[in-house]
Amino acid sequence: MKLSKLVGERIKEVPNGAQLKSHIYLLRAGYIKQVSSGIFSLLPPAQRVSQKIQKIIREEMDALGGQEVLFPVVMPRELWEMSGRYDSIQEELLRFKDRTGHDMLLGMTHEEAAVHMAMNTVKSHEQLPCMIYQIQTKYRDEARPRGGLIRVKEFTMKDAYSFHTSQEDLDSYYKKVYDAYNRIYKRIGLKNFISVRSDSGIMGGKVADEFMLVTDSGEDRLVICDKCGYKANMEVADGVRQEVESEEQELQEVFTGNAKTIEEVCHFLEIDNAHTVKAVCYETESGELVVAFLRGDYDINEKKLAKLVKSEIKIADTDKFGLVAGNIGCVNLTLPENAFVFYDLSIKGLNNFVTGANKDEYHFKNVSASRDLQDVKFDDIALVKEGDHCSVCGEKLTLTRGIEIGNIFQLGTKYTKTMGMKVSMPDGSTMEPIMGCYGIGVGRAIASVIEEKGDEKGIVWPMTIAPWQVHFCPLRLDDENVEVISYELYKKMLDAGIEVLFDDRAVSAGVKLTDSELMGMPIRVVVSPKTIANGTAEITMRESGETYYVSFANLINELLDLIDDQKKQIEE
RNA sequence: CGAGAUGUAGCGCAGUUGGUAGCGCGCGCGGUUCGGGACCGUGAGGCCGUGGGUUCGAGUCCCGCCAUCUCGACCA
Repeated sequence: MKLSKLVGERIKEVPNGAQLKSHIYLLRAGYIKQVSSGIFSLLPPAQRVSQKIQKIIREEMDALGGQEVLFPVVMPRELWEMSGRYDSIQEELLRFKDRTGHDMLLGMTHEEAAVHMAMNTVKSHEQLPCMIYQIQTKYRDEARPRGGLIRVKEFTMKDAYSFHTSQEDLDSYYKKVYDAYNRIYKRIGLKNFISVRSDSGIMGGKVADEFMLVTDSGEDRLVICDKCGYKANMEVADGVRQEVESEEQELQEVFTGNAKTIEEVCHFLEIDNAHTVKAVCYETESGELVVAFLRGDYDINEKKLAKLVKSEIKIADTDKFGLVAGNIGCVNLTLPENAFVFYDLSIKGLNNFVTGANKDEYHFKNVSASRDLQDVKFDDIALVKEGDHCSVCGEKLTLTRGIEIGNIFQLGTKYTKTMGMKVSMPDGSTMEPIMGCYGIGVGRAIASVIEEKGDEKGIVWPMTIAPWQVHFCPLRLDDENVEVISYELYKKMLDAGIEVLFDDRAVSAGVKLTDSELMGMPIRVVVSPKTIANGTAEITMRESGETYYVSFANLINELLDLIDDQKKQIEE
């Protein structure tokens, strides 16, 4: 490819609003162009990267026995009503009417379409296990896209769905997919990625793992134990609370005036927030009150609470339930019937804490859990915080951040049951197959590689997914020797099957060299009057910066070796 | 969806108390340079986001709307 003809431009300034490294470089190096919030076009180099990543994904999915299919982007309302998701999903699902007035939607995930394809097609246990997958555009009407390709509305995704006749079969297949995912990320050149236990959300099912690129710019919070290897998304992470020691004292009611929040009460009584117990109030979908108590230095984990309540929850209007906002406490609390009360493990064994007196302007002091909260069950409803210990091995936990680059779920029978998919079994009975589903966002993978490997000069592509393997920069193309030799070398590279980006522009050396670094090809080849005088070409490795000279006669073989070595190094 | 900010040339930005629209980069042409974003000359390129209002006159002041970005909520 000749750079003079390549669609897209390299720009010097950091585009307005771009903050993430990957976003900045993708824009500056001419890989993407924004069309609307969260909607991008991929320019030729980015499309080449995307296709290389897709090829790796296909190889791994095919190796698992996966069969590539294509589901529709647009689906009718009825299909999603079968699973119940037409109603349970809110604005993120983009709905519209076709010309006949029929309700349609844009696919944001394809469980329904997968079951639709498999039901009455896959009919016997003899056809199982089977896995179908596609690589296709998804649309999710995100409330807030951000970070270039990291969080978008429209994106290319590989999604796979497997069907099984037993949990054991799903378990073993799930493990194989898990291993394949590790290989995929490794092959696209990522190193700093991990898998964490995660929440299965409304996908249903129990077991779920997320693959995360560990980076400070990530939007997910992760909890990691460096000793035993425990890794979990903050949403589901367990931790052992930090203990607060204190001798039991006599219960008192104290005036606290207008002090309502934990900060205000702590300031008023001159105590630490670890010596308080706060209440957080929610309402279930059916309107029942949920009161959660936890120590003042911990925050509520709404996902854990929702799981205990077995309902979606939203912040409650305390007045509606006759509660005194700011003075709600776990002693002498009168609640409506049907109300749920939960106590976090951080309160267990806690002495001498302050909690609301359930009347305006008063709090209780010196409350003791063992004395004043008898017959109370303690649950895990708090977010892990810095300094907590691992619930598996007791080591101090590390909190970090990550970008979700893939996820795998055990779906169970949620979709096969609701949609009525059945297969016949050896004994003549029928069963609803157990499903697994497995996703990878391609665009996010592109951005993740840049996040991990990009340096102060620009993108650094791994050889396996670089849009071109070699960036060829002849300097002084106006020099007749350089021109003749450069075009000769270019042709030889093409003939040898090397993917080469040829900078045939009549621009200064500085422009060519900085552009090559910004665009990130793994190998740069420079020829100039200087190197030609020695009969050599200069090779520079983008990642290491290593530079050396090779004779023209050896250049092609040297490049082929380098390409091969680098691929092998990544894929091992 | 809550909070904050920004919309002026392809990109980055300036535009004073309201008085006919500017700079840098990029792009075209001519020339001199040329191994780390060269220089000179010369061109092209704007419904100042949008609708209304105030005014003799609005990029500038007022109101509405739209778009985009950032933080948060949400994120199947």
